[in-house]
Amino acid sequence: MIARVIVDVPSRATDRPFDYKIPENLNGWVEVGSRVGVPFGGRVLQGFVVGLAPYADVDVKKLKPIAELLDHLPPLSPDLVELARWVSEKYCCPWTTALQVMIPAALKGKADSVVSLSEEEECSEERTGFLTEESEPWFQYIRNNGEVRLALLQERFPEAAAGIKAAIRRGTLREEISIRDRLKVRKVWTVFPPEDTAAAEAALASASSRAAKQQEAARYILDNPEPIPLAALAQALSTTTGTIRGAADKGWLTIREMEQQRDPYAGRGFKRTEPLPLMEGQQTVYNEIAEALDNEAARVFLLHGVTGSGKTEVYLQTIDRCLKAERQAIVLVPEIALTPQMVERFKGRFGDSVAVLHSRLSSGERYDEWRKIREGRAEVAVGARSAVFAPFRRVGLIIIDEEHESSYKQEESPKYHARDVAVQRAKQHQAVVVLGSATPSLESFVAASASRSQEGTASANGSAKQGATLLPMPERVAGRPLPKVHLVDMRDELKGGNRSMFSRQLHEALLQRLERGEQSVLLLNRRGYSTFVMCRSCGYTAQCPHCDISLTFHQKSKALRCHYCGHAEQAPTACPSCESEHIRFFGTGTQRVEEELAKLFPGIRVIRMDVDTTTEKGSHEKWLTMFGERKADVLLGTQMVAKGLDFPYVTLVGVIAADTSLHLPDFRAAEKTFQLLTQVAGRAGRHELPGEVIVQTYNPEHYAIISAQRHDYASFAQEELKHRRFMAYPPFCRLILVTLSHEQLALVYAEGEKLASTLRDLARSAGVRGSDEGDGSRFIDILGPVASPIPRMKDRYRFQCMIKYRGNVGASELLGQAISLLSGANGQPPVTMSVDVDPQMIL
DNA sequence: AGCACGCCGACT
DNA sequence: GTCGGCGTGCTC
Repeated sequence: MIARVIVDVPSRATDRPFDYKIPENLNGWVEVGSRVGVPFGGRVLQGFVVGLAPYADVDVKKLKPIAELLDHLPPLSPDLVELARWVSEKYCCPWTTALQVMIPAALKGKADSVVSLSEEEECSEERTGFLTEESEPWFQYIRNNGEVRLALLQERFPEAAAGIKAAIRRGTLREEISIRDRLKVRKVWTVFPPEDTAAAEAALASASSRAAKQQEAARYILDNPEPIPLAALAQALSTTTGTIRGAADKGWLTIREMEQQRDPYAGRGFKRTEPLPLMEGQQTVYNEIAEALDNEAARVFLLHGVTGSGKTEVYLQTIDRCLKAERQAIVLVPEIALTPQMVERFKGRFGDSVAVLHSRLSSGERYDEWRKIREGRAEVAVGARSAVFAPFRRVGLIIIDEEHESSYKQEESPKYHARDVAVQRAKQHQAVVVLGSATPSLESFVAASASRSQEGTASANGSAKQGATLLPMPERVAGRPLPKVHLVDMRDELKGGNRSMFSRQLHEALLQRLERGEQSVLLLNRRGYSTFVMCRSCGYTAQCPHCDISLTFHQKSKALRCHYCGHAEQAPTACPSCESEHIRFFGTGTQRVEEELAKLFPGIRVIRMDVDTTTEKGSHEKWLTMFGERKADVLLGTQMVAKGLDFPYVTLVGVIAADTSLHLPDFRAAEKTFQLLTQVAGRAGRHELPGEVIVQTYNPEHYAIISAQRHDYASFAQEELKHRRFMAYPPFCRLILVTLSHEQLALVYAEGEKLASTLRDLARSAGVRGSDEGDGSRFIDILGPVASPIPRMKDRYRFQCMIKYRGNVGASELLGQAISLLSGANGQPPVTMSVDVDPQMIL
């Protein structure tokens, strides 16, 4: 058999399988999904086996053999390899890039060289003076140490690089290249019972009163023969590791290094919980999902439940049902919501069979959790976006909580959306997808409405064949009312002479909470909030010299920085343009609010959560714990305070400026604003104390804000869909954005023109209509090229083309073909092209 | 991505 | 006459 291998070179020219012979000794071991090291163009690279074929099918003569197999158990299964191919086509990225996101970073092997003296040289040691290298210090070093890593040799003898290279070429040195994982297996000294228990028992019985602590240690391990980490035992017996090593020397116990399975949640002791009785609303929903699970039907459900309607309990019980059928479950949660409380709920119900995957784990921890899944020791994976690729054998259920969250979209290549990948993966496994949200994305909502009603909104989504099923959960579990939301018109405040960022009503409400000892959450909707530098005399603003964007002022370092390229410079004391000293720096939005709070409410205790204060590992949790312990009166933050928090003493939620995100040049601006407001409103009064929400706005008549105030998703969706249809935006069409960038302006524009015309030609010959006739039928329209919203970034000019289409027109394939046609001999187009597929709801 | 092959300028 | 510039082309 020969193996078809995708090598780890992310370029268009190498984005196809290369064939290799499977050496005799690896016969039967190499499978689809295996990770291998292969010789490729004079070096050894990591690759994935994506297919096996009989010898007869290829020209065997020019084949090289696979150099090595990197894992005993293939890290990927054939269905994941297939899914990777789907991702690569859908999102226009190399196959290897898609394969790479499916495995933990620890397995991203790199080639590593080991050199040693070749055999003849070793034998001829006595032939002193024969070789010119012989007197070289590095030669002696290799002779003394045997096999030496080339990297180490270069480090130790940096000036000898040429000599070493020559020796390898001449054959004096033998070089062996292999792939090494970036993996450090953590080893821990561990205490075991002695080799000879009987002898130890006897020795203990007759031992003198000396070495009492050593005897104690020996006694312990004989009575509790479970291996225990050395440090832990020393601590338990309040002695030192040295003492216990003494006992080991006497043969009373054994100490060995053992590989430790990192368990980031070790020692937390999760309390097991039992399924709660479901309320009527929950039961109906559960029954529908359970039926689909039992029938192994690839169905998609949209669980539209208001905050507090008990979605999580439904998740837990459907997972249980899935596990009983010996299929595994994946739960996706937004990165930000993956809090210890969240994990606790799953570990509490399913114990050790839960694997947790998120970005804050170290690469080793992540690898261990992943391996738990791969080796079948876990049946439930809870994690962020990439957990959709959890290497389960039989996936029965994929739950996506808060499905509307934008964090399900990956910003780097492959720019996939976890929701769309989940639907695809579910098709492979005949699995059920459950999308949960209080404020569903309009894509999902429309897809789910299609099955309910025959109204036009639905049929407009061209390729919705059977659609998704809407499962409404309009009731809150304990019957608690949703909090009252007050809108404050900030224009009236201004008219009334209040120029502060706090309205009188919010000021009053905050004061009240302080007096009562209750807590408040303040949200600064920071999107669109600028932190730029401006001269009040001449209007000068500081711009990045490499990007067409304003520089951002950072209070901490007193520096001006560019968000996009990282350029930093000292903040000026006078205006560089007019030399006026009336130059103002605005700190980050939250900092300004914090300062104003301190001014208005002396002694107020504020926790500020934003990018500046939560970058450190664990800081996020730390602040929330502090707030939970009522060590602060106010939790002030951006988006991140809107999600998943649940504190009993929070009775006030204030939104400083609801509209900052409303007028962004983004067709989803209203949707995002509505979602944010609805979510943050749900943070108040979740327990006995009633909650109140104050929303400050300059647009109190905007439907996104009014609907959020009334907790009315349906009317928001109706209004927003009207706009989307009128403007011909998703979900009434689909979008792919191609951004081209290069140092030379003329070249980017020219390539943009070429791309657009190539695409139009391709579409025409594929027989797809070129414009939207408004009748819901399929079309593909290519817009642009036009300058990007940020026309220059990192000294590169940027243009974009937009592909707007509806129905199954193979847009990604056409784009892939077009890029290939524009590509030169190196397989790459002359300018950089980045493809961004707008999140869809592919059914 | 790397690395080789290949065809034109400034050095021994 | 050679060393080396980086433009095309290939890697099983």
